[in-house]
Amino acid sequence: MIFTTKAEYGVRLMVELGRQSQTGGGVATSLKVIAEAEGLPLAYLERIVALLKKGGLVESTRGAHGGYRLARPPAEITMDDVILALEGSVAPMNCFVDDTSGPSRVLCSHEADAGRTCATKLLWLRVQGGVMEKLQQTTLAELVDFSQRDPAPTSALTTDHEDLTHA
Amino acid sequence: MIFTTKAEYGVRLMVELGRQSQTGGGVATSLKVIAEAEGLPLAYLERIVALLKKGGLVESTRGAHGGYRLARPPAEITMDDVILALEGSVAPMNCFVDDTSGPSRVLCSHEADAGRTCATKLLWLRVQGGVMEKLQQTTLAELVDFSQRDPAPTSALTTDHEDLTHA
DNA sequence: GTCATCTCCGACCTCGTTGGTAGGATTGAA
DNA sequence: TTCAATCCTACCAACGAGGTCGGAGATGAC
Repeated sequence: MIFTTKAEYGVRLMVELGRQSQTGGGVATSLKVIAEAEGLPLAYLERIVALLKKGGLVESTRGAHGGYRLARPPAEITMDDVILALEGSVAPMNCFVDDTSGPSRVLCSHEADAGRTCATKLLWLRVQGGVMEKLQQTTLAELVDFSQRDPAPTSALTTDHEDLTHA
Repeated sequence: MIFTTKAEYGVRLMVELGRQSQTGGGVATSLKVIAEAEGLPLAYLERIVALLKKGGLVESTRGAHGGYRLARPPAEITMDDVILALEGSVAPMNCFVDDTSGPSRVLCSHEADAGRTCATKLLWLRVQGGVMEKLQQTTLAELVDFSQRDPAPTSALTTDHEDLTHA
């Protein structure tokens, strides 16, 4: 398993905010509304949205009639920002330490083992690249649009993904 | 984190067997030798290699002077087989159930929620595709070769991956 | 001004998995 | 028969995931 429920809930929260941003006209949406709409635990969502705020992806208004709204338009939000804010990193292996400064430099704890090059590093590097690529290519606007399309006919359960994976 | 130490240790074990297959000429390598070479706990390796055997990737000989060897030449072993045998699946999210028969059909538990299409499904689908793609494109032979190349100059720690990620 | 409704924050808890150990049974070459 | 190896099952500690609880601070409506 790659992602935890933090990513799942967080992305769904962002999609919900993106949907509101179309119709609401800058009005903040309370977590309570989102929690009920998505069937998610409110207290847990609070902690998740805090991560998104720290990542600069959402803005908040406190007090009555407060809530959250997107900090940028959905088309300008790519999913690598969202996932990074939620999960902290997308390291395939714990020997991957990404110091957040600089362009994704990668260390491997096995490096010092022998005089040999750590072979698995090559593999994890490629995998991470594959993941980041897909995340960067997907915008929030896309997901919002997708969530509003055809209301999932039951046949969609068995269909074979059509062109969806062509990120 | 995507993979556990099962994947890390398992891949390193496979690389070690691949290296032996070049020089050993069909002779089995004992786990003890590998455990010492890689600095891994022997008892734990036993459980990991059992997964590889069940996956048909290695063959074993019991008794004195027994051990393990690759079931196929390294060039014919792709990493998706290895990772699948070790980790069971590469699902980005626990709502991804891959019934192992058929070409990676994917279900999403949120589907029945409302009449709406599960937006996150689209994202996880793309990510999984990105991972599987890289795994399928990488052969064991490649990793073995990589592990035998230049003995990791210290500058390799800070270098920016050159063409390594071009799987 | 007080009340309802929000965001915010930290402590706490429970459960499953990960990573590993212990101990033995079985096999087969020398 | 003895030693070295695979095999197999049970056990265990630690950790993170996922979530709850209770409150403290902000703020608009009445």
